[in-house]
Amino acid sequence: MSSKGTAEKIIEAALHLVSEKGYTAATTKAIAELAGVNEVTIFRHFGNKRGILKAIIEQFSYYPLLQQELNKNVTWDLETDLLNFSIKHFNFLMSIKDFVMIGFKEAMQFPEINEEIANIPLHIKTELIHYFQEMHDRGKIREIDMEAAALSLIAINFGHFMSRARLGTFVSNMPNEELLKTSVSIFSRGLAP
Amino acid sequence: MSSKGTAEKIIEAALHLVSEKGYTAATTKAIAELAGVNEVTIFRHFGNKRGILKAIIEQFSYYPLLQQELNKNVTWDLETDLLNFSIKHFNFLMSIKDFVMIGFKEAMQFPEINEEIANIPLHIKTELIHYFQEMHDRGKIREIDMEAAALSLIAINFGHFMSRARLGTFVSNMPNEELLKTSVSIFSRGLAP
DNA sequence: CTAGCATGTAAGTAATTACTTGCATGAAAG
DNA sequence: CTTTCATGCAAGTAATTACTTACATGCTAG
Repeated sequence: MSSKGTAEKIIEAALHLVSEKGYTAATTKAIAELAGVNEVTIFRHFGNKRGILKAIIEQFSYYPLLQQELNKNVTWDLETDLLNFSIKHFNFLMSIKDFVMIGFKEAMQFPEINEEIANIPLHIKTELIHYFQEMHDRGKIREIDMEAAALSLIAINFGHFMSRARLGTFVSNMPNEELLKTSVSIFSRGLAP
Repeated sequence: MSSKGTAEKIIEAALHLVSEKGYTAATTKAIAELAGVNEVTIFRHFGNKRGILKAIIEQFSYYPLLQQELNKNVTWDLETDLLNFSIKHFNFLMSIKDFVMIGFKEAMQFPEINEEIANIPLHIKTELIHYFQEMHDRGKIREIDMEAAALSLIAINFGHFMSRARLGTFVSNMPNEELLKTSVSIFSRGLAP
């Protein structure tokens, strides 16, 4: 419960509250309360309210977490690889859910967060295109616009993520893996020659 | 420029500001300014700040706009119908972009908006499943989990919408129709027997 | 012309919010 | 034992915000 633990508690509370209510509505008083810390402690640690989010941005560098996973276990079997990718992509988004939500809500006030979020699909797109190109050269994918294909797969996974993260089981209570399995089954068959 | 016009200007300004900055950060002063109206006028029309959003919710009943379009022009050719659907779905979401963004940002403070937004995919899912079922009976779709297929198509379109609505051409500058055409081409081929 | 109605203007209020300051406390380190 | 350091606590401040009240103005319908 030293200094480090306190700062972390504040960051966690802020991450949760800001992602839920937005930056302006998440008051320092409420953040302090949720963190189980006196309000003054927030200012002693981070200077001002923006400082909390600034610390969050600096502390987390999310994308590398996903990138190093993606290139693992490539089998060059289309459906196997895409399912593997989709599950990782989906779980990655779920793991940074609060961060993504803040990025969406506070794009104006914190362009840095928004930019970091926006870069994720951009990076993934590049890697997917490479993969699709290689698969095409191996004769395992038909002639198609690779960029559009990559964007579509990203869109599916992101759509599933948003549905689950925001609406829970309201739209469907199908298990995530089953849903991804079917969507990848359709998608990979649609890509096959 | 009678009473009706004034209320509409206020609603438009609120829709824009709240979707951009969030409910709390969109002050009545700023809304009045953007609407080109005195701040007091807001309270005379809507009682209090929540009243503006309440009026927005009551005024707009979005889904019917889409529903009556969806059942038109069914050709029972898979790719044609899915492309037609996807374009309508995408454009519909674009047309209520501000409303969707508010639903996402203010799910806590305005559960009614969130509920209305959440109902859209639910309704669409039901209709898509019916369509897929009929297509299956006609032997034009392979044996597959219809619910997962419907959810996946919705997810693709929603994902594309989010990408364009939030990130513009940051991830890709491919024209919308071209993107949808490819994604539907993949999807419908993946569904074929 | 006049009566009514929507709006603008000015001024103010109570509550909230981010942030500060001064002091007390308690635990760990030398 | 004593110093240090992180934190709690109490009180306060300046700014902002939602909202009110009272009065002036102008347009429109009868």
